[in-house]
Amino acid sequence: MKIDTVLLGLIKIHPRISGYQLKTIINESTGYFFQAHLSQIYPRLKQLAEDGRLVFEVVPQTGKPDQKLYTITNEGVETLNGWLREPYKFKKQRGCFDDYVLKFLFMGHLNNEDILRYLDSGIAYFSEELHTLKTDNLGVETQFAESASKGDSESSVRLWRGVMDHLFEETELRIEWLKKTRDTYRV
Amino acid sequence: MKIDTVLLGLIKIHPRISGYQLKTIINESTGYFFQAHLSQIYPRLKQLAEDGRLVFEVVPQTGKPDQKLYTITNEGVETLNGWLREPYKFKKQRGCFDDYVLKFLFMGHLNNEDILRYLDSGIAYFSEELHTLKTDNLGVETQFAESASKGDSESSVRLWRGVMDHLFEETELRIEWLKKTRDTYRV
DNA sequence: CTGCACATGTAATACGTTACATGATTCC
DNA sequence: GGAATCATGTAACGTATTACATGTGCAG
Repeated sequence: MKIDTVLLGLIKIHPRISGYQLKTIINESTGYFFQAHLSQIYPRLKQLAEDGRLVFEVVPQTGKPDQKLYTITNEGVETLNGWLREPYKFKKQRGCFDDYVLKFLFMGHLNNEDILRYLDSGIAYFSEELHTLKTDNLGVETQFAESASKGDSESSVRLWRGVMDHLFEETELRIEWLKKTRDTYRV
Repeated sequence: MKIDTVLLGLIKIHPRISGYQLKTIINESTGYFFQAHLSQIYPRLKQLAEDGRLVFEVVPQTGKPDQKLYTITNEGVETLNGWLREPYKFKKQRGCFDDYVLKFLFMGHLNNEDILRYLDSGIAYFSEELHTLKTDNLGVETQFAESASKGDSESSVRLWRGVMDHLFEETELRIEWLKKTRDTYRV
């Protein structure tokens, strides 16, 4: 589950953290890639603690509920690393790159080989995808050709073409970035 | 609801279409931005027809369930246009740009002024966001500074910085594309 | 004196995914 | 013989969002 990975990953980086603080950090950092509500965070932290992947100290507060400061256990780190090391399952969807990058954000403590393997898988996948995307691009016209409402079709085709062209450029930029990043990890 | 907009939008472009065909088209075109399962599409089409936004003809088939070919009604077009014309509510999240572009894809039949207004709102928002993103960027170090696990911190900061730098470039590319597109619609 | 930040949580609802149900035809 | 495509749908499950519940302290 995505939320579990994010929670374990963030608690690994920020030990002794409360659910409330986690929410703030998620908003400010990870938030751009992933967001979660407190009503979702609290039950997950509880469960992860029950499963032995987190422990918490209770800090008494005045006028508000006691704080629970969570820290990751060795078991938790093992679970996290297991997730980080298993190959990313790419999907033919836009959000895929963001998820891929999100996972990457938590790899700080892994060794160079693991990171290189991860980056290489991304370069391979997105290069392939760019190729299929450019090939299948003819499909846009095919689709609109069958359409009965010809008037709309012309302007729609123009619009879709423009979007597609931007997708190519964005994908190219992403691949370049991955390659550049890989070079900085080269052994 | 997102799925309703996509269904109405696609049926407007492709009149007399079945749920099954819609699924195929969603996979091949919109699919990159938005995907839906048949189990989600069928009930929505049923509901949209009950609400008078769609009508359907039943085409008898042999050996398989009868086809239902849906077409959008005037009421449906009005609903769709209402959605398309109401200002896009930008969220401070990555997926936001994709949703924004998805909506743009269905604007083929709107007039230049509507499209220009939409593009301008995007240019304004993403330019502003790029600025805050670059400013808040200092936050990355602040966050890691408080961290107790110093060893991980260094490599994490390096990694996060790299990701942030890419985000800047990607956002810049997006703004450029929006501006370029706007120019082609300029009156 | 209204609203926000702090701090935890549960409950209800909406939405998305997987599995189930049926069955002919075609391609490997 | 098995998998994929066509064609519709329901049921169960998992995840995400909104609303509810409680209560202090501080700033505008």
